[in-house]
Order: sequence, then structure tokens, then C-alpha cells
Amino acid sequence: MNIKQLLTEKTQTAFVALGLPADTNAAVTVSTRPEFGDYQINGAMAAAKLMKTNPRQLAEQLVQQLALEGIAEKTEIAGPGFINVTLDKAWLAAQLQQAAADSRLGVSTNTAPQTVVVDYSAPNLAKEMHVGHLRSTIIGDAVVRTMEFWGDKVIRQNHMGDWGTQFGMLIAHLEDKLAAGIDLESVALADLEDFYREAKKRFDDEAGFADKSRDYVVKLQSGDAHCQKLWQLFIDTSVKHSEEVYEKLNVTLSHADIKPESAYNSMLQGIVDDLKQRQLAVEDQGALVVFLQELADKEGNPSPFIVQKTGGGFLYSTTDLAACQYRSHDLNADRIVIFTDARQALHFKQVELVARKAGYLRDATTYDHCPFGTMMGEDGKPFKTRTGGTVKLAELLEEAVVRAKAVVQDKASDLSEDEIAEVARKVGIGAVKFADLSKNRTSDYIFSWDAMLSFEGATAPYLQYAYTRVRSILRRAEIADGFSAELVIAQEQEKQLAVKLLRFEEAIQQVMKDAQPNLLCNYLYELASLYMAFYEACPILKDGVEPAQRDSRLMLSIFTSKLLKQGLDLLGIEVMERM
RNA sequence: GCGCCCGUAGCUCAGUUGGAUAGAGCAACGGCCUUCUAAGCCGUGGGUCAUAGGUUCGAAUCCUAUCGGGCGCGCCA
Repeated sequence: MNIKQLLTEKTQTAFVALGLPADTNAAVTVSTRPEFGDYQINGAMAAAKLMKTNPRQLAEQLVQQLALEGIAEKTEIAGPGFINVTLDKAWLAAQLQQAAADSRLGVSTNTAPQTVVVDYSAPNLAKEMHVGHLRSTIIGDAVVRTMEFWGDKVIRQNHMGDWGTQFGMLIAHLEDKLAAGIDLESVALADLEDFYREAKKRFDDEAGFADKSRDYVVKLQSGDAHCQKLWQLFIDTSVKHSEEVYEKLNVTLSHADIKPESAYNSMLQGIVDDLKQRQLAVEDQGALVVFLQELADKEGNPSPFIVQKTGGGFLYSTTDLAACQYRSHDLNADRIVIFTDARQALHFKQVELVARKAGYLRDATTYDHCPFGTMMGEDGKPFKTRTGGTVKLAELLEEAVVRAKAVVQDKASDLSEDEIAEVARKVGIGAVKFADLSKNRTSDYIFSWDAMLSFEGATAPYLQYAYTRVRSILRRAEIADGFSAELVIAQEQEKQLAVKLLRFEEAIQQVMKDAQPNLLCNYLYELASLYMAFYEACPILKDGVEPAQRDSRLMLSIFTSKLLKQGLDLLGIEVMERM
């Protein structure tokens, strides 16, 4: 059920009946104020301009053609030509009745499933995951879950960085550690940050170590068995670290979704040869470069895109072109979605241009780079990653759970120790995720412990709390699993809740279109908020409530609980029965 | 220098395709627990949508310029 879409279709049919083109923008939106009804149709004004007629008159004609009998209780024209639609309560109840009996919670069937490749998380394996990886990981995961719920075929791709220049120094350092008999996991690679720092220090200070590191990179990339073995040891350990974080974060990325940079290794020479043959890439100052006139500056100097270094080495640009080829042709993607920070915007623009020219991306494949802002410190200045400024993701999550536990113990003393631990985990992790997921900004964002770990207001705990309140009522009501009753929408709070419950599909459509889970966060917060208002205003199990009204309100509650759970699940946030 | 992103309440942020009187949360203040979980609900105050022009029935939204912040611009990823 998608009311907005229904009204849009009705309006377009009416437009056609009035002799306007079928693609005239209906401009259906949710009403901005209660006295304007539930939805408003704003298309008449723009259409009138097009036809050079009076907008109010056109709105009148449109209303006569609309055919909203049974759907709308009232259709009014206001102002210069707004059409305000107030939905019929009986119609809402009937729609909700249907949705409540549906396993998809009223979300319509996806009649044209797409194959979507989603590239997200992609940590650099040379280091441990830090807070900067949070956005890509959880935003990507929420979008992926939403697409799967909708019914698209989603292929996750964790484009882990495992092939950079730093690995030479890391495996050289690892070799020495192992030679000294130091245990791999418990000591040498227990803390990747420390390990990286040690290696970097030797690289900068120790005579001969830098040369050895550079030598090892070349050896590694040309398939030397010894270096490969050291590298594999390092990679395996680092991947394990990442997967521990995924587990804690409740992220759906599995081992099978890892498609690291090194996986494209065998394709790179072919890509470069092909670009040369197509005369897209030319030699310049020793490197192989594609010049892009499309991105030229004002003087007409094209934008350079290096695909092969002086000396023959490949870069991430080469890898990303190979990834285009693989995803578009081999995986047959209709859409490729990539979540990285905004600093790489130019890079991906270049990748797409080159990939399209060379045919690595089919015309049928859309390529969406979804950027987000750079992380800043609380002082508003860029978050420093070099000198101890990095907050490890694992540490953030631990802190979140510890803080949540203090709150849970304070507020829910009747829970057992085990339950408290469980609730603290879900609340803490949920708070961190929601804090990040609920922000849309493509601009820079400020990292703040307090913001991340806030448990009041528009936060995950608020939604989780709303869920436990509903569940508590349902427990007390002692109703059977398949409970069903007639829905009656009477009071204002019931109606507001009902309309919102029927807008779930609108929310998830937007999330998928723009790859922005914050829209789902907004929706769920508003839903929970309306339930809270309903909860305060509409008694259910209290004395004096008529059985029919009680049962109808139980139906509303059951559906709300299902929707909250499902919606939070799409965000990767868990719920609990009590808190 | 050129390019990209951004500028909304004291703070953090919403604001859909250009729609009516720009919304939440936090913080502040005032109410609401002998009855369904007060991590809650109800209410009050708080705005030159960075600035100046322009486009039009109508602009936070589109265009131009200026100011401010961040990032990027050939051999890292």
C-alpha cells in the first residue's frame, strides 16, 4: 500500500481526462498542517501555468475528475490551487486491516526486481577499523537490508584494502617478529594500530628497513611465495578483527562478501592494455594516463586519471575500473552503489567516465557513488588519525555497552543479570548506529561520544522503548498468536497512527532511491512518537474500555509492534521484550 | 588558482518534486505517575534559513555574486 502513489495515479488519470499529458507532475505530498488534511495535491498550479489557465479553476475540474469516492472523506481546494485530501477513516481501517494480515506489512510486491551490487565498509586491512568506517558500514548495511526486504537481488561487496604499498613494510616487520618467536595472534597482531606504528617507525628510522619494505611489495605483487605467505597471515588476522566488529555491530557482511582489491589483480594488465589499445590511455611523464576533457578546467586543461604508474605499478584507479567490469558484466548489475567518504567523489566521477567510454560499465548499469562527509573532532577541525586521535570502532562499541548498562541497571531493576547484559548490548549498539544512520548530511560530521551514546530523545532506545511498551500491553492482553479483530479508526490519535502505519512503503522507497537510511529513521521515530501519543490518549486494557474498541486498539498495537521491529531490523537495530 | 560539498533555533540536526504560518531532539522553564513500563506524555519560550541580488502566483529549496567552513586537484587509497 502506497497512498502517495495511489493519489498520484488518480491525479494523473484526472489530468489525462482534462487533456493534459499523462506525465504531468501530480506533486502529491504529505500535508504540512493538520487543517490541510492528510495529503495535498499541488500539481494543479504548475499545470495551470503550462496551460495558461486559472489554477483554481483547473483545481476545481481536477477534483471533479479525481474519483476518490470511498478513499477521501473530504477534498478541498485552498489558496491558489492546493487540493487538500482528508482520508476516509473507514477506508484507512480497511487498508490497515489488510496490511495487518500481510507478512510484508502492507508493502506491495516488487514486480521488477533489480540486481544491485553494493560496495560498503571496505576497511583498510593495514589498520584496525576506526570510527571513520562506521558510516560506510552501517549505512551500506541498512540500504542492503532494505533492498532485500523490497525484493531486489543484492550482492554485497566488501572491497577491503589488502594490496597497498604499506603491506611491504608490514610483512617485513611481521617476518622479524615471527623470527623472534613471537606468537602471531596474541602478541604480534593483537593490536594492529600498535603493529602499524612500530612498522612505520622502523620504516622511517631504521637503516635498510625501508628498502626491504619496498622490495617486499614488488615481490608480493609478483607472486613470491614467501611474501605471499606472510601477507596471507597478516590479512587473515586483520580480516578476523574486522569480522569481530561486524559481529558486534550486527552487520550482515559475511566472509563470502569479501571481494578485496587483490581479487582484481589478474585483471589489471588486461584493463591497461585495453585502454591503450582503445587509445583512451596515453603515456605521459612515464605514466599511463587517461585525459578527461569532460572534467577540464576553465582553460580547457583535461583532468588526468592515472591508470598505471611509472615503472608499471597499478593503482586503485585501475582496480576500480576492473571492479566496474566485473560488477557490470560478470555480476550483471543493474545498479552499482558505492559508499565511501566524499573525498573520493572526483575519483569515482573519473572512474565512471572512463568505464563508460571503455565499455566496462554497460549502458544498462547505473553507477551511484554515495558520499558522506569527513569526520571531524568535537572542535570542528578534522579528526586526526596520525597521532593517537583515532577512536577504534571496537572501543567505541564497548564504551557504548558499558554506558548503556549503567542506564539499564538504573531504570530496570527487575531484570535479571543476563537480561540486563542483553538489553545493554542492544541499547548501546543501537544508540551508536541510530545516531549515525539518522543523519543525512553529505557534509562533514562531528564525532562526539555524547551524541553517539545519548539515550534520550530521537534515539534508538526511544524506539526500543516504544516497542517494549507495546509488547508489554500485548503480554498483558494475553491474546492468541493469530488474534484478529475489526479495526475502527475513531479518535484523532488513532487516525494519525493509522496514516503513518500505511506510509512504511513510502519510507523504504525513498531509502532505496537516494540510499539514505535517515529517511527510515525519521519515519520510525515519527511512528514511535505517534504510538506514544496514542498510548497516552487511548486506553486499551484499562477499565471501562468497550471490548470492540479494546480489540481494535490491540490490532493497532500489534501492527505497530511488527512495523517497529521490521523497520528497526532494516536498520540493523535489535529490539527486546522488556527494558 | 580551479573544482566539489556545506552554511537552518544556544547546541545537534530534519525539511520529499519549488508550495500555504520553516519542524524535531537536546538544553531552559511549567505541568502529568494509587490505573496498560515516566528511557515517557502535555505545554511555554527560542529563527534576518550566512549575505546581496535574480527567476515566479510562490524560494530554505533553482540561478548569479560575495563571505565563512571542509575537502579534492598526476604516480597513496
